[in-house]
Amino acid sequence: MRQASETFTKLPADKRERVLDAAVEEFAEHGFQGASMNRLAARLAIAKGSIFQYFGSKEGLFAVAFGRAVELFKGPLKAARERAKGQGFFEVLRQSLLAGMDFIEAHPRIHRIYLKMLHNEDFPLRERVLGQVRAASAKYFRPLVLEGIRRGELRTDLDPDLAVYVLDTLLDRFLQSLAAAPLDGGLGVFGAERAVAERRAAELVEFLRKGLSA
Amino acid sequence: MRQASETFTKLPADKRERVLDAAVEEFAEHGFQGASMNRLAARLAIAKGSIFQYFGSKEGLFAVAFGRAVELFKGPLKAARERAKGQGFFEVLRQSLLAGMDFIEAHPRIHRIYLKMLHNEDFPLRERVLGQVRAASAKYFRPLVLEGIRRGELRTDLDPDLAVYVLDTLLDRFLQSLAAAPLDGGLGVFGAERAVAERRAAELVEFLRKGLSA
DNA sequence: AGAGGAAATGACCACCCGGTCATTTCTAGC
DNA sequence: GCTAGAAATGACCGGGTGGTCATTTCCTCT
Repeated sequence: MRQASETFTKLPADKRERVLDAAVEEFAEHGFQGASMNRLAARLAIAKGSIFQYFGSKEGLFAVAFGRAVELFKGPLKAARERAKGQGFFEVLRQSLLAGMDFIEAHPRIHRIYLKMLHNEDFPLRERVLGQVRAASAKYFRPLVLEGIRRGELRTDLDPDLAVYVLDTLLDRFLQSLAAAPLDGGLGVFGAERAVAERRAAELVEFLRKGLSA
Repeated sequence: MRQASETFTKLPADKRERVLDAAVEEFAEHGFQGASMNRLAARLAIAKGSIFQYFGSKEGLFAVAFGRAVELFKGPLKAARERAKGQGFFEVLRQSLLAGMDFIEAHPRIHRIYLKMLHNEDFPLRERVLGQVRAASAKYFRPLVLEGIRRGELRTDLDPDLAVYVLDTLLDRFLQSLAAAPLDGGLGVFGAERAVAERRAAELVEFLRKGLSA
């Protein structure tokens, strides 16, 4: 079941949200395999049978809960792309980092699920979701790079594939550093003030601009 | 129990290895929580009771099996540091990527456990292990960066913290791209010929040298 | 108020888990 | 060949799992 049952869709909106929010939280905390339907039912103080009535199975619940979450991503991404138009490459890049920060500030649990999914093969929809994320990233960064080259902002001998890869990698990893202490790596952004993280983001962009060599 | 019991240490070496290898494989495939002692016993065709005789608990088994694995890391790391002496910064960097590739080629299952550990909080020893990895990375890269600056190879206005962070990040993520298809990100190194990956590694180093800007 | 259908319930199921331990099997020294 | 101690064994335990379904509760319409 990839859709919620009619029973669920007819529920009052606030209850629907309460259920899906709790599900996202359960999956974010424990991963897919570790999430417990019993615990979820207890948290919600509703009968376990109802949850299965709504979603058919644990996988079905995950598909619906995470699917709704992914929708949240689409709006801001498109907005960022619009906002970016006409600005310089590196400024767009910096704002992309800030947009990423906004997203995981607004939806930390969705980001946690994504991170757990990265290296945990037992998540349902894993390939589909990760494929979509990658595709969205490429769709976002590739034109940016190509236009940067065309406009003479970027080196003409730059390999676009490699550039997109590096951008994707650093953005993704920077966001991981915000979310997981072991990945902060001396940058000092995990759990830090927003202003500190913003400064680091700007420094990262400058780094990309200049490279390492003297 | 963080040590194997005397019973285990007295076992013939080949059986000891067979048990620890199978354990590493089980944890690499299923994570900590997902690993099954029953399945492991069945794989090994020995009684489950024996495994608990040897290691006391699932955590104990993990500690011993993964602890041995971590030891494998120390030699090559020191060797890489030695070999690197006196060479230019970027050449050392390139060779570090190759050394990383060698490691995950030789011990893919240990690398997989490390990756699962990154965002899965229920692994025993997680903080300790990830802390050690980070410390080792910093100990490796920081002097390299500082000497690069001193010798005039790197920009003098470079923030060493940021540089170490970026190096650590890109190395780590590059190795992830080799190991997990969804993280390849268009680079084309997942499952590719060694030569392809080596070329990409070299390109990545060049990228770091030059940066993005025209 | 009563009837009919939708929704909620939680006892129950088979299965698997990590862990235990009385018993059996093996091995070494005499 | 016998024996003592070490090692291996697997049936068993309490508990948690995802999932089911007969029953009850609730809501709506006449």
